[in-house]
Amino acid sequence: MSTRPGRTSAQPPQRTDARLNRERLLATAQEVFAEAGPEASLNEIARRAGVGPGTLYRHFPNRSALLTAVLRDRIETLCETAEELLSAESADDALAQWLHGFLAHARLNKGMGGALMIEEPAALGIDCHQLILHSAAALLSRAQQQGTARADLSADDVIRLVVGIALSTARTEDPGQPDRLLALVLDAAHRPPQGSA
Amino acid sequence: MSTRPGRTSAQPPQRTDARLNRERLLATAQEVFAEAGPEASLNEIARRAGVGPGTLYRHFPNRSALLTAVLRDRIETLCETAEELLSAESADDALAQWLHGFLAHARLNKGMGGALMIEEPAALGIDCHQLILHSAAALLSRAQQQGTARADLSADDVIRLVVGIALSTARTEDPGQPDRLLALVLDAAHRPPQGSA
DNA sequence: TAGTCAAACGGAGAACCTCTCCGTATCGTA
DNA sequence: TACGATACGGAGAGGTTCTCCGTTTGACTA
Repeated sequence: MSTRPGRTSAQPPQRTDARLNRERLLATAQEVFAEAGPEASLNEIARRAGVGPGTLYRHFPNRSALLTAVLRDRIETLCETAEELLSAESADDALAQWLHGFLAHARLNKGMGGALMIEEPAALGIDCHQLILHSAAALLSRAQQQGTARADLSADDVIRLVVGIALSTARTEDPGQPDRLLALVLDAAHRPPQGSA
Repeated sequence: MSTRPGRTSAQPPQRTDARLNRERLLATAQEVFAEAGPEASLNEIARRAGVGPGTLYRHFPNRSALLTAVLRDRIETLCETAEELLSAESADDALAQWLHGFLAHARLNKGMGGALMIEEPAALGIDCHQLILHSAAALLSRAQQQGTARADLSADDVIRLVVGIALSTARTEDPGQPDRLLALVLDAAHRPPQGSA
């Protein structure tokens, strides 16, 4: 009780040097991840941000936390888009459009987003993971209610297919391949579970 | 000239200790990869095989080479299966059956096969990669000729979709998910590229 | 059987990595 | 200005990959 002066939040107000270092680390991490992919050296990020490794690790206890923080803005934007798309006329188009956006996100920085989605479901990434699953579920179930998406399909299935495309095309030389594969998957999602030929 | 006694192959006959060490390394690697996944420590493999790290690295210059060697048998078997399936009655069933086998392969040891397929296309993996692409292409084009698989589909697309499923479900808790997702993809592959709703 | 030597071994170690610990410096406040 | 909590940063522990090179050994030859 009575730990902080008068903020609505629980934490005591962060020191300004800490806040600045955090911002610098985030900006640098975004750069370095973009250059070297999600396996980039965290030491290198600290060095380029002009702080010691200890500082980086206090702000972000592990790689996953840093990746999550770097991607959080983008993920939140993505999920806001989902909210808007929920009032679109065609639930089908809405789902397709959102999944294209999600694929682009998951492909960012050599599959960094996709990797995070799979690697550490129990770590810091969990809230982002849930956020995305929630958006996908909302869009999918609306399409299912409208009858344009097959009923035997879960949001987790759809997300995994798209993440899979992101991962397996991370190093492709064919720039059109990811969207082409997504179109194929969407095609399958539209059709009723056909019995025979 | 006159380096080797009388073998048909080009290389001088390997020394028996070298051959034994190579076999021990392969067997140990298989075990350790199965336990710890494709990121397992190569030092640990050398130690458990009872050889120094230098010996491991002379036989297998990098992780990819070792993974490839471990998987080579299985890949060759897979491709032989493809040959047999080429004379099956239904090209469609043949493709489906082979892809199920390939998915199982790619999921081996926490996505080790899939990872190799994507990670190092230019390294040692290249022949295996080509081998698999070749098998997939043969099965696919036969299904396309029979008219049961859509024509606007490349073997590379199909392989990437399946590898994607393997990678993104490497840590899934739902044991039925991989095959379920493959069934979905196969469904899409069967249908003609439908125009609209 | 003894001698020879290329081939193979193996381990020390260089260069990296992640992550921790703790003495020191700094911020914000009284 | 003085003080205490907060944050910094770098040394270093313990891991990794991979190389180098002196030593050993298998296989051939005389």
